[in-house]
Amino acid sequence: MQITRQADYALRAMLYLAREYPKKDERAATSKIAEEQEIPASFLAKIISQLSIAGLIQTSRGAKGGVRLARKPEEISLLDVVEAIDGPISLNECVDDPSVCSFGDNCPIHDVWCEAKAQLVRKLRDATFDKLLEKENAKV
Amino acid sequence: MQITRQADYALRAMLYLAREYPKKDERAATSKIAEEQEIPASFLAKIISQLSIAGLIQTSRGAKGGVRLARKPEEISLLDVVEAIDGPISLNECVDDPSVCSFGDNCPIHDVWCEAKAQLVRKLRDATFDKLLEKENAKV
DNA sequence: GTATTTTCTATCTTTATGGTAGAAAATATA
DNA sequence: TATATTTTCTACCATAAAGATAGAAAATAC
Repeated sequence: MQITRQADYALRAMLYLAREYPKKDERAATSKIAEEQEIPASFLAKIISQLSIAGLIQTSRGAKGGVRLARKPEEISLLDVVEAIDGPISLNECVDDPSVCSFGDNCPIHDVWCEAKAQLVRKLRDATFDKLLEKENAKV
Repeated sequence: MQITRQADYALRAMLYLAREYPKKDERAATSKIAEEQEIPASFLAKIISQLSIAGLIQTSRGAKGGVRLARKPEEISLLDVVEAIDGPISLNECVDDPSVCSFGDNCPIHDVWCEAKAQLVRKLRDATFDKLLEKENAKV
């Protein structure tokens, strides 16, 4: 049970953009992000596109174009990014769609998955990019 | 991010066997488990085999053969079953194998995944089958 | 208007999942 | 002991998703 490589790459890219966020008027080139964050350059294009559709970043083409965060780092969490790429974190099919399982509310396992999901989601929602940058700076 | 169907089926099968556990000398037939728990019968064979290798159940062939838990319900948790089928719950590659990521300890995201994993593992380890049966009985 | 820099999208390969059917093994019973 | 029965076990296949790439499309600077 893991997030996809795409989601991991997306997180790296977003972390990079969060660092660059103070430089208000600049946009980062995809190629630059790929190099710095060790992401296959041609693979990052697809990920950038998805993040853009999800409204997490703004993109612009052409010379001087590039990518930047669509909103402040404190308004973006790990959950936002992971769900934008991998879809909802359900842990088990029945959590997000109880109709797939005929046992429904009688199943004691169902409850555990629901609690586990809630707990995980809380953790990831709490991890906003401003907090991550703070931690990073504290380490150095 | 979900467990596989196999893992879900394995949980259902184990829940059934936990209910049957008091009948000390009987063994449940795979076909019976499949029918009761709504699992594709021929698919369950593969899952039973994996659970047996993992030491969670005892199997015996032939007439009067079948399957039963290898130890008490209170000594088996959801974590045991899920990991036996799907492998370790790592949430992200870097959690169980930090060498795959060159950023290592400098990465603030890594820490979040480690905490999230620990939290999830704790939850699943705490959910033993005797507790699940208790809950089930309380509902009826 | 053209060249350059960038995002975007259609396509391919590989891997894993979900599922099946038939072989092999073991026991009860005649 | 032979045979029929009941079961586990294993090799196989089809489908879908993931990972990755190269070339098309778009926008801007000059």
